[in-house]
Amino acid sequence: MARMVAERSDAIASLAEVFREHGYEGASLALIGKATGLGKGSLYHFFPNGKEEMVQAVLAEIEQWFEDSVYSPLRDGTDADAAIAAMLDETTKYFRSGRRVCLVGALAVANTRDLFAQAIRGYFVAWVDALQSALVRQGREAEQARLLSEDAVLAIQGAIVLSRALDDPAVFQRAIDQLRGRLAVKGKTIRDEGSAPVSP
Amino acid sequence: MARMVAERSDAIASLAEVFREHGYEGASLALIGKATGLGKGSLYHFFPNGKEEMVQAVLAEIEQWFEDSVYSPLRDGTDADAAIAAMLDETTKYFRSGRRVCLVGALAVANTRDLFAQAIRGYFVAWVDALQSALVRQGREAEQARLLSEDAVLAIQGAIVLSRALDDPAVFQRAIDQLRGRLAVKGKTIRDEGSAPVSP
DNA sequence: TAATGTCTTTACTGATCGGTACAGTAGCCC
DNA sequence: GGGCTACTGTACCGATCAGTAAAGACATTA
Repeated sequence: MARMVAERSDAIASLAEVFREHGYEGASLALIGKATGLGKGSLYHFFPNGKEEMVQAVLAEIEQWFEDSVYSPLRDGTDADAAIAAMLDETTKYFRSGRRVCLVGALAVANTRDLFAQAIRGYFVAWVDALQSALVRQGREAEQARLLSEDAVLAIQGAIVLSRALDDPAVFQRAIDQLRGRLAVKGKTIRDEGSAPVSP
Repeated sequence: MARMVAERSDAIASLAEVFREHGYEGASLALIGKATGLGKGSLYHFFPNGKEEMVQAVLAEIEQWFEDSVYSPLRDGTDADAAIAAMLDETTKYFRSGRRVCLVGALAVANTRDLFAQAIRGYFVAWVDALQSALVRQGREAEQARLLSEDAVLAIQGAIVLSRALDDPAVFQRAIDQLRGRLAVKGKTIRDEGSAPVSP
């Protein structure tokens, strides 16, 4: 019985899910084996450095997905406003309205942070930079765009935490809607409770 | 050799720190013993139900601290604006500008969430409710105050995540400053990049 | 068909896990 | 002084941990 999972990459989606659900320490090789359908032998064949390499592979795939689906449109999209709206939509889908944890964020607050510091940092730096770029293309000043971008990324992470804590996806939705207003082009599309940036 | 730590409560601060630093699963009894200076015998004498009871005790103490230092002033303070400013100051100190993790938030995104669901939920519900109360006393409409309150609590959690991910306490500070503007009384103290609620 | 390289299974290691049992020891009350 | 209770250290439990080793099974190539 061999070659049931031909590609190492086939396992990465399952790995991501099991690490999201159980964390780095909580995801035992037994759980990982069950989730991927792979025995220890196969796991160590594909990932000779064990769990650490598995997480690094998962983080690389996550980064790639965000690069393609979120960062790249934010940086290069002709319509900055549309790219920002798409970011919020994709993010909502990806995190399942807060029901799904952000693995990168979860690793950042865990004691394993140092092990994956570079990947964690890279993920967030790229996100903030890409969003800032879109905000600048909207016509905002660079410094203000940076603050707003940081604020938006941070709000998404906080929304995941709070909506899980309250077990209420509506909290996540409201946070995204709030962002939709705050990230809209200056002076237009201001929602009644929204907060438009005020130019000096 | 007995009675070296007279009170069970003496251990709780150490317990809180070790759970913050290593998480629920990561905090082994060996680590806990080292952190508290207590052997397994003493630990199980004070907390017969093991780690779970230790965490519950820590959560209860955290809730109490926030109740006294943050929620109660927000609910009952004569000067709502001052209570909000105090909340931001106390929060910054407590979380050490993002260098210290929020245990409740960390548990909320871990797989152990269900074990402590009630305590986690209680912590955040109380926070949002208390802040909303202060915002209403500022003269805001209830619904709007609720949204803004949720948004602020969520931003603090997100600020911890992002500032740890980027290993930069300034990120946390900026987020708190941003909140200082957004939570100020309508129409005054609006910072240039801030976002004041717009009354209908 | 034979050899090769790629996977997979199985059995195993030593360490550590959370938790228990229990014999003690120190302080307190009488 | 003699119990009594409160606490502590140690030895131990079975389970599980991450990781290793090696032989077997299959597909591909020759």
